[in-house]
This record gives sequence, structure tokens and C-alpha cells, in this order.
Amino acid sequence: MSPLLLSHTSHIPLKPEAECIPLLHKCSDVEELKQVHARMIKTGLILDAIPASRLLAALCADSNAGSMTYALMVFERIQNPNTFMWNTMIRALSSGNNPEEAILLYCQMLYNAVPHNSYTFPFLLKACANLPSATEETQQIHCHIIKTGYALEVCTTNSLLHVYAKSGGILSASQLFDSIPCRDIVSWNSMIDGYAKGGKIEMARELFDQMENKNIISWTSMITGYVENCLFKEALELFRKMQVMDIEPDTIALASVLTACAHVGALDEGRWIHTYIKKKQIRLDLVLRCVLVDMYAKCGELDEALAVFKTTKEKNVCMCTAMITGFAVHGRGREALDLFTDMERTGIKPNNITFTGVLTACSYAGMVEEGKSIFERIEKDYDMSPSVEHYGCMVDLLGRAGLLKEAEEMIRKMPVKPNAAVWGALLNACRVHLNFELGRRVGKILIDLEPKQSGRYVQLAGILAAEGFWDEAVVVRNLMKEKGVAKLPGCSSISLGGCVHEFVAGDRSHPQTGEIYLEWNNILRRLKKEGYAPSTENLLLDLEEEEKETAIHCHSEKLAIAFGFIRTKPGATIRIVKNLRVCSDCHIVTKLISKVYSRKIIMRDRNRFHVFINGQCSCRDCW
DNA sequence: GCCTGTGCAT
Repeated sequence: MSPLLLSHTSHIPLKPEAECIPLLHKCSDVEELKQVHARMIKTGLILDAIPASRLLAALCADSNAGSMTYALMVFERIQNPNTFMWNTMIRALSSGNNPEEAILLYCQMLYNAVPHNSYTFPFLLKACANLPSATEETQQIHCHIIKTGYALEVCTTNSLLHVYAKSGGILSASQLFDSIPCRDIVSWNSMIDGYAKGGKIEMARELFDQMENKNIISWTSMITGYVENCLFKEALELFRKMQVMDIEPDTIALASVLTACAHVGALDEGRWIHTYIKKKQIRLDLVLRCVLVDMYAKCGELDEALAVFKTTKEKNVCMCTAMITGFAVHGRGREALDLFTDMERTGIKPNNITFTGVLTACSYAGMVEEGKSIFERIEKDYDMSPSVEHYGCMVDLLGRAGLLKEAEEMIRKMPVKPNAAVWGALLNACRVHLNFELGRRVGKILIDLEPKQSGRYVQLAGILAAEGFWDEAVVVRNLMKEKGVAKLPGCSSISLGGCVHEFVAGDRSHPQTGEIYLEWNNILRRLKKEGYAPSTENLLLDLEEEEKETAIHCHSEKLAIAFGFIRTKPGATIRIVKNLRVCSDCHIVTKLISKVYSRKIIMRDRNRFHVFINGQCSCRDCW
């Protein structure tokens, strides 16, 4: 018997209620609650509605903690449970692992003709919100709400609005929104969130701008909406506006903004937020720590990511995964694997994303055997089936290592249909290992699969050109034009003094453009003296008529580096973020610059980091 | 008679 109860069983209580109710609050697990339950049966207290409700509520406190079965059993044995008790059960089931059970229980409640009260629908609708698809159920409940007259209650209507907005029924949501007589700030916020999550970001902004009284949730919903729609700059802009208006961000708002920083590589801004958190003594909860780790890692500051990670006592999957992914994109495979082992030892169960991180780490670090072994363990030790992403990682891992046959075999044996990412990994391997035959085949598959993706045409044309099949390369390029696919411009940014400067190839829009080109020519002269000869591997693509000025010596990363040279002191680290992969010529040039000028250059491309020091790159020339 | 609705992570 639990020590908690021992002291209470040795004497006969005078008032069972005075004894049991405070005890319920002291119980720390189901076993103790069961003992109090036993006591309540013995004393007859279980027949009182209030103590019985309290017991149910205690058992339901954490619906995922495993006491729900017992709670349901207790509930079933209560004769004529009141509305409060039904509500308690519905609420717990709604946020449990099987929300549909809440709906079933509600049906029983109807069958037993138990009256609703104003809490019933908000609890019940939470179940719909937590179900991936409960459109019909939601509509039926909507009818009940109207019939029972609860449509006039703002909490109930807002719950309904939230479900429609969250599950993609944005039209129903907006109709409902327009019809609510008692709309309040929650209605507006749910609507903004619904529009944003449904990809209608302009509609969200329109509502947001119309709102007279915004609260922190309105601002956060809008910022998060921008992040989810990959409009990171807009997210940061809105955050700045928030500050101008003296609106204090809370933990959730900051987490959202930090995510935006991570995506664009805005280290200064991210660091500023970290300082702000410390200054304002905002509690660093696990989510905030997790996004800080992610932000620092994605902004190239792996040591700072590690510092936040190490000072976190209670870690969870997300936290560990963020760190593992951080190690991965920095090419530090060994440390990623060690952390994974640590996770297993401490009983933190990895998930899909964790495995993607670990496999990526193995791939980028060339750890083929380790990667294979982890991949096998997904099924064997974790009873999970590898996802398309995991297969993509494996194809990348094998392909990078030059095992093209094995990579192709992997795709052939996949139980799930390979997607563009999987084929893309193989195509990249063909580029790295100069396998033109396979490259040509895979390139065509990819173009069929994703005819709107410019990168695929560019990559295939690049491979063909590198082998000297110029005519074929031009055909591919023309095909892209015929299909009206615009080439996604390569864009590099450098963040200096809290301001992000962006460059595209051949860019002349920067106010200091004259100086930038002058500086670049100086650098180029110096590099040529050191024996640099431009690599023409990717040149073809950029020498077509209208793109003449985008010849490789004007690639965006070079302009960004030149600008970095103008604006930083000699020897200072330069950080560049690029939206595409680095081209091989830029990679050679940057290595040389790092040596000739003794500069550390940290370049984040769309997949990973390249840290250039003294003529070497952390990617070991394989990316 | 105790319990309602909206925003954040890998």
C-alpha cells in the first residue's frame, strides 16, 4: 500500500468527506486514487455527487496518463450521473488518444436524455478539433447546438468556429463568423488562424488589420500564419511592428518569431530575442528552448545551440531531434549519433523526425554503415515503418557515397511510392559522381513527376552540359521555357547590423552596387593570382541571351561575400544564407577566399552548412 | 455546486 494511505487506514475517520477529498488532491498516481476510491466505497461517500465528481475529475486529470480506463469504469457504476460528470468524461476523452470516444459518450448522454449545459459543447467540440476528419460529426453537432439554443453562447460558437477553421472548413467558418451576433476577440482570432492555416494569408491579414482590439493571440496567430506560409520576412516585420506599438510578446509569440529567425538565418534578431527573454525573465520553457536550439543551429551557431541544449534538464524528443538535426546540417555525424544513443539510454523515444535527422547526419558525414544500421532498426527495434523521407535519406546516403546501384535498388524495393525528393537525391548523386546515363534517366522521371519545378530542369541540363551534351542540355532548357516554368532565382543574403541584404545573380539593385562590383573585381584579381580559373561546369545555363549578366562571376553568393568584405573588418566571420544549393564554382571560390583572406565564411545553403576555413570546407566537398 | 472557446517546437 502506498505510504500516503498507510497513515490514514490506522484510524476510523469521523467524516469521510473531510478525509477523502483532500486526499484526492494529494494522490500522485492511479494506484493511490484507487485506494481513495476504495475508501469512498467503504464509507458510502461515492454515492454523493460532489465527492464522486471530484474522484472522476482526479482520474481524468491527465487523460493520456493511463487512468482513463479506470475513470470510465467508475463512471459506469455511478447511477444517473449528472451533467457535470458527463462533461468531465467527455472533456477527458476529447483530449485523449481516442477523441472519437468522446463523441460516442455524447451519444449515450443524448440517449439517456441528460440535459446539456454551456460546457458540454465546447468540451465535445474539442474532440472534433482533435480528430483528423470529423466533418460530418461536426455538422451534426452544429445542428444540436442550434436546436438546443446554445448557438447564442459565444464560447460554444467559438468552439465550433475553431473546429471548422482548423479542419479546413474555412467557408463554413466564415459563414458562421458572419452570423455570430456576439462575436468577440476569440472569434476573430480563430478566424485569422483558420485563414492563415488554410493558406489564405491575405484574408487573414485583412481581418487582422480590421480588428480594433487585438490581443497577443491575434498578433501571434498572424505571425505564425506568415511562418506557416513561408513568409518569414513578413513574420519578422510584423514582430517589429508589434514592438513599435509597445506590445509585449509572450512565450508563445517569441517561439513563433524565433522559428522565423531560424528559417531566414537571422542570427542577430534571434540572439536579440534570447537576450530579451533573459532580461525580461521570461520562463524558458521546453518549447522555447527547443526553438532556441533550432534557431542557433540553423543560424550556424552550433555551440550556442549546444549550450542551450546542455542547460536543459528535462529533455524530450523535439529537443533532442532539434539538436540532432543541428549536428546533421553541420556535418557532425558522430555527435548526432552519440546524442541518439543518449536518447535511447535515457528512454526518450525517437519519432519519424528524429530518424530523418539521424539518417541525414549519417548521410552528410559519409557514415554509410551507421546509417544502414539505424535504418534497419526503425522497423526492428522501434516497430515503425520507414517513411518516404527515410528512404530519401537512404538514397542520399548511398548515392553520396557513390553507391549508385545500391541507391537505385533501394528505390526499386521501396514499399511506398518514391516521391520527387527520393528521385532528387539520386539525381544529386548522379551530379556528384558524374553518372550521366543514370542522371539523364532520373532527370526525366523527375520532370514528369514535377513539371513545375525549375530546379529539376536546371539540374538535368547541368549534368548533360557537364558531359558535353550541349545540344541535349539546350533541349531541356527549352522544354522548361515551353512549359512556362520560371527558373527560381538563386538568392543569397547577408545579415549585417540587423538588416538583411539580399542579392540575386547579376544584381545591381543594392544602393552600394558600384562598390560591391569593384570589391568583387579586386577579390577576383587576387584569386586569379593564386591560380583560380573559373569552373564552367554550370556555365551553360547562365549564358543564354537574356541571362548574360548572370554568368558565374556574378553569382549571388559572390556578391554577398563582396558586400560582406566592404562592411566588416578584416578577419571577421562572414555569414551567408542561400536559398538554393551552392554551385561548384562558388564553392571553389569561397574556399580560396577563406584561405587567401584568412576569413571564416559560414554559408547555409538550402540543405546544410558549409563552413569555409583556410581553404577547406566542412562539407568535405560533397553536398 | 466544482468544469467552457483562440496563438508556439523537432
